[in-house]
Amino acid sequence: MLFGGRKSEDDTVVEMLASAIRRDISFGVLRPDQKLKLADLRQSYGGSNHSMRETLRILTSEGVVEATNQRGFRVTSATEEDLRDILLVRLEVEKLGLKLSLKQGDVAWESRVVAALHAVRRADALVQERPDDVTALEWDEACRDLSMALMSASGSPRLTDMAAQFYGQSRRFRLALLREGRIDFAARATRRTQLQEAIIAREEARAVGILEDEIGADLGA
Amino acid sequence: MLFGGRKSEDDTVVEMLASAIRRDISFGVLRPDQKLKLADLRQSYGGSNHSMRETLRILTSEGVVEATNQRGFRVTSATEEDLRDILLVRLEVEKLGLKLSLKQGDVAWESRVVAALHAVRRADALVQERPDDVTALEWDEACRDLSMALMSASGSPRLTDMAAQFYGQSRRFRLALLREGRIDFAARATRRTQLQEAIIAREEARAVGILEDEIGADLGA
DNA sequence: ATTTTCTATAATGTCCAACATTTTGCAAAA
DNA sequence: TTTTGCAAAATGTTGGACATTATAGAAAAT
Repeated sequence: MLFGGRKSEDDTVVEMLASAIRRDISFGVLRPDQKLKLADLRQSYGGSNHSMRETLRILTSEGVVEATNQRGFRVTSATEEDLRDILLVRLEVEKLGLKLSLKQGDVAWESRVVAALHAVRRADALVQERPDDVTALEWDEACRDLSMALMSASGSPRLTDMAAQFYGQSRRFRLALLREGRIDFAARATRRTQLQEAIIAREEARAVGILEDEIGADLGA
Repeated sequence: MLFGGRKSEDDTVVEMLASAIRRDISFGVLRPDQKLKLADLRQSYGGSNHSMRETLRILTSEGVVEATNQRGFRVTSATEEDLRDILLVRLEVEKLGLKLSLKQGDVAWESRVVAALHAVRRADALVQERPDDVTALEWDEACRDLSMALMSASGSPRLTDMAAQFYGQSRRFRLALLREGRIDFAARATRRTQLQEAIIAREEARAVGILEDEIGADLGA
């Protein structure tokens, strides 16, 4: 294998390949609808036929790659319509998760949310002052962690998995917005403040409303 | 390859293996939490190392098999808690899909639903009069088609995919209920009649209520 | 009894080869 | 010029042999 990631974090070759390709799809190095020829991929990322196919199967199950019988793999398309669909589902899933967490979450949950909000604050600041690929990924990761934290007291592992999956599918679009300078950081800061209040006060309607705004902002409209 | 399915329907070897193993998991031949050793599986179902791993990856993405790094695959566990979680998500997804379909569906959609309801009626009758594995699968398939038909005007491919996935995860439990004679066919018949009325009248609250009962029945409580 | 070490088993990864399908390029026909 | 059909090339799919690495359970040592 040649490059793409550290063997220490990514246990197996397949995982290393998966995170490298996943990242390149996130950043648009591998473009939507692009055909993923096994030979080319092996050339770029290394790995055997076997490993690469397994890698693509994994990415297929994450929804960022699509497989067609006898016709190989391609990067999942990324149209305006796709974005709408992804965000529709993401919103519904995260809304439900948040509602369940609000009902069942204890102080530890609140703490996790507050911590995640803080991390997002820092990531927002960092990505504005030094915008490169590394900080962009860290920023996105912080946002993801917040979404996950909000659902973490839902008690539904499958709902949480789904949220993670659809967040992953929206990543490409989010990073594109960031790159194009179309993120409203002021609005994000406001929502964070309000979300923290709403959660600690357990005001479901208000918290859900903010979540709607937050995910709606990913539409970039 | 030895046996398990027809090459004509299942395009590739991997798909043939997948449907054979999927079916055996559905019927409990491969039991929850059972370790799936590649060598054993190849012995039983045929296929090469490569094909079998790819098959298991596919089943993993469907949620009926789980993979652990360096420790291979096992049949997804099937506890009471798993069932609750699956049905929670299934209900929410199908509810949303039904609501969207009710808003956007045209006459063609209504026709599909009516057709699917009819097919379920026939399947219910058949499985009661001649209960074997074949009719059981046909019955389950008819129920699945109805769920899919209800969502088919939602306009959200990802929501539909999710519904299909979670339906697949609940199949084992549904077939177990059927085997144990714990399906209330009279109640099902009533719900079908009411559902058809509610849908044609576009009464959302009533239709959603029936869906809740229908999926709730899968709890077997 | 607990911990450590060793070993058999199984998973993971690579290479190579054969075969099937799809796509492509080119020529012939309309 | 466009369309159609066919052959060649590219690509995907499957299989098998084998090397490497990790895990789990047995055996040994404390």
